[in-house]
Amino acid sequence: MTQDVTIQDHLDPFKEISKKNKDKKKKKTTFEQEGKVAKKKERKEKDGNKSDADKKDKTKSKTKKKSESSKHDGISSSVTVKTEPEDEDFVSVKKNGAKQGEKRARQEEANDDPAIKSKKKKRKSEKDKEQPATEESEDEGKKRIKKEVKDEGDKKPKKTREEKEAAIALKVKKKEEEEQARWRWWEEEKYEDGIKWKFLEHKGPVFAPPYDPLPKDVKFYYDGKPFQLGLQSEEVAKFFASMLDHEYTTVEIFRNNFFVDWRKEMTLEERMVITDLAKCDFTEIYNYHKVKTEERKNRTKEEKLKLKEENAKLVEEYGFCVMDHHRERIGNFKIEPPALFRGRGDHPKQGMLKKRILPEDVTINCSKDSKIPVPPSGHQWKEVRHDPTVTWLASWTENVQGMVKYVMLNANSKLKGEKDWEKYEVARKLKNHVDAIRRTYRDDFKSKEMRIRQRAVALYFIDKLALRAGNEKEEGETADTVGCCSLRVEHIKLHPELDGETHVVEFDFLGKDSIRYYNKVPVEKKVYKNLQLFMENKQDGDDLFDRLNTPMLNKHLQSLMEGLTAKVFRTYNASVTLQQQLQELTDPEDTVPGRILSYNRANRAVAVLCNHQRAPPKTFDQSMANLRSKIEAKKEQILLAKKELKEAKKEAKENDTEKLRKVVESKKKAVMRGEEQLMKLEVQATDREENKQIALSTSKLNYLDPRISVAWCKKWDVNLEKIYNKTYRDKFAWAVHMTDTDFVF
DNA sequence: TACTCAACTTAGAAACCACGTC
DNA sequence: GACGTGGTTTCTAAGTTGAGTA
Repeated sequence: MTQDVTIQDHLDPFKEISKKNKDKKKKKTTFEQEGKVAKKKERKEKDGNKSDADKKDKTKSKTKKKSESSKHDGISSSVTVKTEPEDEDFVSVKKNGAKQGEKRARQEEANDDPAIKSKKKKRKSEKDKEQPATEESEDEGKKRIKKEVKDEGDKKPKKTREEKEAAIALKVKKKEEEEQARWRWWEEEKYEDGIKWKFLEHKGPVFAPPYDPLPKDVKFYYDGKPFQLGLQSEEVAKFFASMLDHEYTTVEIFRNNFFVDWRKEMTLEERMVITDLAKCDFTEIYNYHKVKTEERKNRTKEEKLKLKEENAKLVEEYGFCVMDHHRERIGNFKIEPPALFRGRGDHPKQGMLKKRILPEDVTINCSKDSKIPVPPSGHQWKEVRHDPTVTWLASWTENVQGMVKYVMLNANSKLKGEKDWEKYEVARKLKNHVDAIRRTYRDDFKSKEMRIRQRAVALYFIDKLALRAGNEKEEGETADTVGCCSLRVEHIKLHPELDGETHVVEFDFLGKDSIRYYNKVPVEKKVYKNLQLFMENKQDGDDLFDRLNTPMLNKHLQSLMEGLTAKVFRTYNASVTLQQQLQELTDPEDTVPGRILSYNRANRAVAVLCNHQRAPPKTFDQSMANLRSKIEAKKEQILLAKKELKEAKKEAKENDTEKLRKVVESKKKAVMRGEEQLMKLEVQATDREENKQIALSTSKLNYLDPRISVAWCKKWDVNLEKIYNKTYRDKFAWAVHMTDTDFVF
């Protein structure tokens, strides 16, 4: 329950300064703010001009995503709600993130980890075999044995020992070859500043295949009558038709944008006829698309193999480049095909036509002395450049947002790896400065200058909550999302007291990719007071930090530590959290699977801290339903076991023999076991529910210093493959090779 | 100093694929 | 062999940052 607590001004020394400063600052404020305030006014006016209905619509569509993600807010310790009981130091948030649901963690990580999962399954089936009588009813037992016998008969002929050994040897050989071919760039000297390569040769990007027209019998209908579209407009119609089962095509902005752009592709005659999207019937095109998708899925083994080979050939030819005598994999050598733009959240440009890119749109970057890529016949490149200060191989400008797109190297390349290593080194360096930086911004909470106070509070949030910097965005060009510096008054609520905590800030905003950030955080009193001050005389749509932007913040950070920017705090706090959690959770007595569980729990703590979410899996509801029916079955089983226990007790009372006493004991155990299993299932259900929206991979790939993981694996004798799949091992090869057990972030 | 743009990293969704179960 | 499930890979949108320019 929220209580209104009046803060006694006379007891608050901060208020004194604030009062004094406020008057002084007011004049300055008007001056300094002019630019930003003007913008805000514009926004307000815009908002003001909008009708209430418009506003409602906007809120509705904005909250649509919110309501989806908050469906589970009712569940205690929902993952989207991060609480922090104490504000003593900066560890608390991270600790809390990790400790959310101590009980659930082991179980839940087991759900995440395939190795553990299969082991669990294995353990379970072994257990089942050992104790069928206690685990299942007589009937079930019979069925199971019958099935096992049948399965035994159905089993395919097993591989011989020799075959198995040969397969393993082949795998080992392949691994060794790969290892030998690996460019150990981390053992070489770095190039002078700014130079990325000395020699670069590649074959240019692969273009999207030409449009494959619809068969004659697949018709588009307008106003109930078949209408023959020209190739150009048919292609765009097909983009829309093949998305009919996607939510996008029900969204008004998407439909409108599509229709406007589609009409641009039409002939005059087509444009004269097709004037209303609601009268367009794409069903036949949609069905045709579905059939084609099915056909693709149902290809024979031979067809699949042939395609695989063709693809491998393409990768072999275009998927690699030669950089300084080494063959490096290209990350995205295929040019993005034409499509309808799928902006995320309430993106004002969703549905617009992303046009086909031709060689004439593409700039090539390579060495002067390399074999210059040959454009497809009849075409030419927009430009051929030889710029060794950039990492891209080709680039083009897309038409929807006017942004430059690049062809770049794969994450396992030298260029990416070196940058990654550097990133973690900067974050490690922050470790030595962070105490002083925290002291500085705490001092700045009391600064006479408003802009310094705002900077201090923003930095406090970036450090404590791992918020993104939050650049300013052009209104109407992208979805309305914010980061720290761009927070608006409407995004926070101040609670003097909430759920037994004082000075609580409730955050609720859409961050990158329109992912909702919702968190209730108790903050230091000075932060709270400052926020009150920042919000004074402002309206919902006004900037919370009206005298701060990201360049200003980063400039300040540079003065505190070379190379320091806002995003370094995210890397730093994520890696520190992982290290702390591993230290806390790893039990020397644990088995290897137990240790892996600890690792995954630590990883999860970081994902929660960084607010890495995902859309619930499509099969989520079904798998939850299955789990729930398992729970129901277990409950019934317990009831039955209890009934049997009661009867056994009665019988033993009437006729007290050793045999009957044993029966009672075994029935008791059965009840207890059943209850334990039920509890586990229930915990598992809660876990799955809460894990529904958590994405672990993003932090693993981008925020956690891989050396922490490698060192941990080596120290605790855990196979690295249990933590990192091949992609990760390749990307972090530098860390794998240079890290020993004693590495400390 | 504000603004724009290029270059890069970070991000989730979707497609793909391998494996287990029925 | 069909199907479901979940991990991996691919795709591309959406951020951050720094440099150049007016």
